[in-house]
Amino acid sequence: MTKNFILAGIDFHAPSDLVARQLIGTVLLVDGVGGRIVETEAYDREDPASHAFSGPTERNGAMFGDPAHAYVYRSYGIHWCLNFVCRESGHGAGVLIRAIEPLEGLERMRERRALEAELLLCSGPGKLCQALGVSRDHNAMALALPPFALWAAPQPVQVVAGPRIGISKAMDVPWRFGLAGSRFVSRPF
DNA sequence: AGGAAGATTTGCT
DNA sequence: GCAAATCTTCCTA
Repeated sequence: MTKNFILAGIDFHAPSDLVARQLIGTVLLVDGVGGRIVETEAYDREDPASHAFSGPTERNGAMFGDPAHAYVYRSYGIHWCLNFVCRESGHGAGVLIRAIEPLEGLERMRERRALEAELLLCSGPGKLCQALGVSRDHNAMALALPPFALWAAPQPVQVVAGPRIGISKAMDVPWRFGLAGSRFVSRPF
């Protein structure tokens, strides 16, 4: 029996920009804490802005592993950032989870985020990792297994796209996706 | 061995 | 709007 990389109705073998777009509206929980994904960014192997661009290293190894697994890396020595691995095993592609609309475990999020206002609990890749308790321990873990849970979008959503944030290369590629009209994104589209 | 850069966040001017 | 905080990874010598 072959491994199944379809999760929440999304085929993680697909190119990262497709997966990033389809992830908008899905519900992500980590140990019961999480909410609706409202902002993502796609990164791919042939993408100068991607960690995978220069090939596998110790840091990005998970990106070259199986799809539908997590890739967690340290950002600016301070924050953790969570990605979902895409494409076939060994390709080196992923989707950065940039913002979540908090739905479950608000109390634990507030504890971890120092009682931050609800709108700001998960409005950024580093913030949502802090709120959901994601760290190095989650790197390379399967998204289909606990503590992760990913549910299909409860209802159809309208997705908007734009250039990615915080990068210095390929700044014209519109691989940032968001839930139209959401106030929980890290920055307006 | 050393240094520069980094898919960020926060607070202050 | 700008710069600091903070540290790991990766590249160069």
